[in-house]
Amino acid sequence: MRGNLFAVAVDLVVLTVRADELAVLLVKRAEKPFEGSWALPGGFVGPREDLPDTAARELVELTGRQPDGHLEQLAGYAAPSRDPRGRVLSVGYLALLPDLADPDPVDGRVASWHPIGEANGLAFDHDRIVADGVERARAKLEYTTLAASFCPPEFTVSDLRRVYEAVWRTEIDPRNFQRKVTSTDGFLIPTDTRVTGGRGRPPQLYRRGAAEGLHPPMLREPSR
Amino acid sequence: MRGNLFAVAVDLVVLTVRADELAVLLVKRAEKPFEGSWALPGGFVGPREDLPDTAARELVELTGRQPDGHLEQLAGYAAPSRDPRGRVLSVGYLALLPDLADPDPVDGRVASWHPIGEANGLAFDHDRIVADGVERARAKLEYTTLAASFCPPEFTVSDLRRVYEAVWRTEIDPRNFQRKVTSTDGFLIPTDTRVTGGRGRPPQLYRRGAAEGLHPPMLREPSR
DNA sequence: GCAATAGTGTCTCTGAGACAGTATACA
DNA sequence: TGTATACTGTCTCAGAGACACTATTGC
Repeated sequence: MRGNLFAVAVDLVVLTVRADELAVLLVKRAEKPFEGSWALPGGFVGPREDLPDTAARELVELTGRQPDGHLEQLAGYAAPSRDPRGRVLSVGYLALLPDLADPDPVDGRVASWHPIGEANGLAFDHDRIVADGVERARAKLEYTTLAASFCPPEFTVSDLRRVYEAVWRTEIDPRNFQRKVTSTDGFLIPTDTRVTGGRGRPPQLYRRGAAEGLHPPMLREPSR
Repeated sequence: MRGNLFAVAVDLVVLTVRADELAVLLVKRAEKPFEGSWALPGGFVGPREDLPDTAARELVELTGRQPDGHLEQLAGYAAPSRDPRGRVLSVGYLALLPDLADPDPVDGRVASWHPIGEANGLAFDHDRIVADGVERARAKLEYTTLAASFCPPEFTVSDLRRVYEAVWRTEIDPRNFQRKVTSTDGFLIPTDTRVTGGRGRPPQLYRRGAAEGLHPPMLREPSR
């Protein structure tokens, strides 16, 4: 078999919405190269692992528990000079999670959330991978129900709307949004509960429905 | 640097529309494993190549000329058992081309077009990669102008409609389709020419415009 | 003339966006 | 009481789909 050999890693773009901003989980590198720089969490693919296995394992190590969010592959990155140690192909994975506390350090690695506007100057080509992940997330909110992956198991329509507003950096009319999402079959399942202690009328709590696609889609920009 | 090593290949899902059917370009394998099976054209990533370089090089070798179509990355595939010779990570690339003649054999490899309905039982995990490519193409026709990549430099509205009908396996009303695509800014640029020798009224010829996105999108399934 | 394809006009229905108005909490 | 948030109703406009009609060719 011809072809030279690569080390293969999986790098995770873990996104959440905190304080009405899209945020990405980064680790500080303790070794060369890029010592001291922020980088995407990631690791090499094990001898008997497939890519999704590695991604899921990394995510569990990072968050300390089986996450309820969404995980999908982004793309492969293999520029010859992307890692000074040699040829490394990295497969980016995109994870969408509800807002968690800052994760505990694992193996001495400290991970913390950074608003995507401040996630620049990362190690390797990770700026690019983050940008691809953010763009994928923005696009998928349009035609899927993935926004709910950013929410805890039970959430209000306003919670969901704030996810869209944070990811797209837009303002959405709460009344039209309410009508749209509650009238889309399979998007939201109402529970019997309402949230008390808030400021105004107590909102209804919903769970994720089974629908994955949005027909018709929810558009970021008006059609004209 | 930890991690075991992989050979890295690029496999091409080259699609076109022939005889009103979506077709994929396949090569017959002359060596083990999967000797005699149909497979996606592909090859290993060179020492100084990035993934898009390898994909473009393979496409030029395959078609014998610089193609005017579209080329984008699909995904990485790295199941431990996908290649009996050892660990091989393959990065799928999707190419959309106008209908060409059957390509000449290159390096003794014979490549030929197969309607996607008959492209089963391929070598390795290539069935899966083809399915991913077809689904990507189907989805992208909805919200981009990529359908024109399946057409020659100059084409009619009917040519373009037959692309949509072949890729989606649907029927589209020619009159509504005409209004939709000709009224979308930047999709089609009219030329001065008309096609003669056809059956009915001679159609206008168009070139691809600069627009890449379709707003609003063209939906496969009606909204309700 | 007829059949076939290209292209326009027009109607209806659905859904998005704007926004008035009602419901129900806390201060 | 006022203010904040949740939710409903209604209007208008744009675009999709259905389809009648005109235009221009080959036979």
